[in-house]
Amino acid sequence: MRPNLREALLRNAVTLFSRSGYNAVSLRDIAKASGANVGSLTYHFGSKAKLLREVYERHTVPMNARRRELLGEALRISDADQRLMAILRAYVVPAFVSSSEGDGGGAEFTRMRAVLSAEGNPDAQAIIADAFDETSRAFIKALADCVPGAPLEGFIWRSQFLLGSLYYALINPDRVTRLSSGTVDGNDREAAVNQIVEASYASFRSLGAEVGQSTAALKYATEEK
Amino acid sequence: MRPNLREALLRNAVTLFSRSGYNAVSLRDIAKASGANVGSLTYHFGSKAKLLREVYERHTVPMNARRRELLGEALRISDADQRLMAILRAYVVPAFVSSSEGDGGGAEFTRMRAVLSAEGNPDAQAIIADAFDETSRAFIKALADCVPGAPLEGFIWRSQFLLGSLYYALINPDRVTRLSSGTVDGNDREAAVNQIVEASYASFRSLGAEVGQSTAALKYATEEK
DNA sequence: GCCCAATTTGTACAACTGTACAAATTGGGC
DNA sequence: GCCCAATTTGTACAGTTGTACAAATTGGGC
Repeated sequence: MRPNLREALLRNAVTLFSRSGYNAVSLRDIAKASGANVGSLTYHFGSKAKLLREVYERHTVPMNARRRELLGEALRISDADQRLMAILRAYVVPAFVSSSEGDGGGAEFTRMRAVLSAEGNPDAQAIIADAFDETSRAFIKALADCVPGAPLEGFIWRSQFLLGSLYYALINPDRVTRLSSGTVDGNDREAAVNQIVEASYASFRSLGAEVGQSTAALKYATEEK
Repeated sequence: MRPNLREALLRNAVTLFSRSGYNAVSLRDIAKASGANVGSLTYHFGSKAKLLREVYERHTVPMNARRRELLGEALRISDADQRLMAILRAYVVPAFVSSSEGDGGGAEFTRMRAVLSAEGNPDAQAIIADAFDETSRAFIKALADCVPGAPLEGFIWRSQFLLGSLYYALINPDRVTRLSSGTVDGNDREAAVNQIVEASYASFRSLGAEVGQSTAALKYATEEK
């Protein structure tokens, strides 16, 4: 009996899946990375799809719990703009930071989610939908309350962009480094979190200013259809 | 001799790759979709990697050409805000709209790029870096000129988020439909383009208001509305 | 020390992969 | 009508995949 082979297998699965996707990683790759045999995977998890499901559930629960916890704190802020900012941080931070000490880390799992959602793996897609939409809805509602009177459609789309930004920052951090000729470190996750939060803060907040000054450019956009 | 089997193979390759990624699609899948034999693929392209490269080059050139064309038009706008908006459209629109009539369509190719970049395929990664960074740099420079005095770092990150938003909107449009309980159609690409442009317009424009404060909320708190 | 269930290993299997290449087919130029 | 190069097909190959299952190993309870 190994110390806890099962845990090691799960950890290495996240790492490898997040690096190369679901299809490109074989059960033998995971076994080899864990210093174990292929059979141990079928023994512990039954199938590759069930392994994936187990990985998901292992990280999903604490991450969403943390998000809701931080969301609760954020909702106690009375100032709408500061609350908006806090809500955004409550959504983004748990995706980048390790949720429970010692696991693979939130960023690695989030990156895995990003890769799997792109791959269009049917198993993953179903699990994502089940596990995350409820939380996303709660956040959208909270965000919408910060900018009263704005159309819901804008919040839905911007929450989509927020997730896409988050995913791509984890998938392709080197592009940031490359584009800046090394000036900016794309792998600096603290900077990434701050930039994402600030950028989406501006995009959400602008939903409220639909009828005001400097709408000239906005008009330009909607006219040109 | 077939009408133009070669073209059909390329078209179907984009479609299938964009749907399930590079690894999950076999040459036999592509051949079958084209009503042809596996051997025709090795004959025309030599290998799977070379096929991918050919697909890339086929779409990359006209898409970037279109982007630069629209960028040139945008740069003739004197008003900084309207120019900012036009530059963003010049970047986003060619990614969604078919570049040359009759090909697979810009959105399908862009979606393929998104999936491949997530999969971390080495071939694709190299091609992306070669082909797109130069154009991206030109856009970042143009954007930065619209918001003078703002730190370059912010433009780099926001261009990353713009690309991530764009990708994710194409990868997972159904999430938008689902989150809105069917009210918003995530597959409405015209709406997606407008939303992306408006959201990133706000995020880029907000860079100008920065005066060294760490968070926008703090800045807002100390400002007068 | 022995037992027995839990675990781990080893191996076999059919299906599928990308690639290679000989054979068959095609169709325009003469 | 025939030729010949271009194209398409068919098939074979070695390697990898997920899964199944018998055999070997482990280690705590007695």
